[in-house]
Amino acid sequence: MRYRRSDVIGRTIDLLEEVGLEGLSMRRLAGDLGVRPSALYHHVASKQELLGAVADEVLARGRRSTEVLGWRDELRLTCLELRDTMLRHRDGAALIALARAEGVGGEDPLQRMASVLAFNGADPELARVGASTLFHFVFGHVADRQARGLSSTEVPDESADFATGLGIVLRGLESRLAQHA
Amino acid sequence: MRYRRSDVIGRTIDLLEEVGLEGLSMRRLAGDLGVRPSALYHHVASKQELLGAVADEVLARGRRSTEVLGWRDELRLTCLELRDTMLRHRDGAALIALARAEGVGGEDPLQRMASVLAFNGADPELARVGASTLFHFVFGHVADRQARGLSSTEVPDESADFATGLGIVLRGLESRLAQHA
DNA sequence: ACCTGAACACCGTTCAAGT
DNA sequence: ACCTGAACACCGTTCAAGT
Repeated sequence: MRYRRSDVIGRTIDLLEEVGLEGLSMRRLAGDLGVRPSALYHHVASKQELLGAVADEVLARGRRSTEVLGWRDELRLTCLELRDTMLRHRDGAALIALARAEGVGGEDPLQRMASVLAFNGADPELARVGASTLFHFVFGHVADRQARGLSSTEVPDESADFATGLGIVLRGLESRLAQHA
Repeated sequence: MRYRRSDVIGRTIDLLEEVGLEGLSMRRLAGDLGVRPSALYHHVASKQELLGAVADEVLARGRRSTEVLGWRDELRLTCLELRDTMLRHRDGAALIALARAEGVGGEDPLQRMASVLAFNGADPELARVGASTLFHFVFGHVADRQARGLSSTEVPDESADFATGLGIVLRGLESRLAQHA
């Protein structure tokens, strides 16, 4: 069998579901593809670079079409989308953290949220920090959840807690936007 | 040389500073202590358990005396303390995430923040979720920062961004507390 | 272009045996 | 109680060589 880079990335996403980030090794991945470990280095520079590309792909798959709503709903939707994307994959939050170490992941939702804030009366500084604050809340929430119990099954109270927490941050942003208006 | 468990934990904290979480291996730690790798298993059950104990120790060292302030300043101080604790050690946020997977870390600041909220008119639900929201923001902020650039040197703008983000979350909480008052 | 074979310098962990 | 010695089943990565 002969593979392309996208095959390797795709198979890594599937393997991640089976064995998690900790169990994911280049040798295991190679075995899965029916290939020697060294062959992988024809497609990716290193394991780190591969995981960066995997995170990018995961983020791209989670991307939904932009809808035009009030700033509040638009930010809420972006955060829910980001949470869903991370939750959809085993160790999804840790994966995206790894990608950010690589300088490659998560810029897109951050940019979108900053734009929404800027279009709604936030000065550039508040837009940037507000978007970061939302991102950090979402990331922290999912990372903590996945670090602990079952990663895949949905705990219902958990979604309610997320919605409440998100509401708190949005309420704080509303107050700051009002000051600048 | 003969060691006790606390020696192993202490040396691990120092080694973490030198080589980071990625470079920290049981074999490297054993070599550092001048002992065979297998000797470590007399003191700890596994690497995972060791890292949990290390995170606990780090959290305990970062603990400051409780001051009696308004709820806002008390929460702010707890979050700043938590951030400082995580920032003080290389890969501190990731370390604490690992400990939480072990079910062992971070319960203390979470409890304190929930208590402060409960004493100030939050119902038990809001106290719990409010404390989690603050914790997730702090954790997400530091984890993201450490995953990227230089972990030890303080970037000044970074602290300002943290303070602003924290202010946004606290403002949202104030609004929720007012509703319940 | 994509792969194999073989090697290098590592891992965490177990377990019998020593003192 | 704390340690050594030896082993097991792994890692990521490189590099010459094959097709």
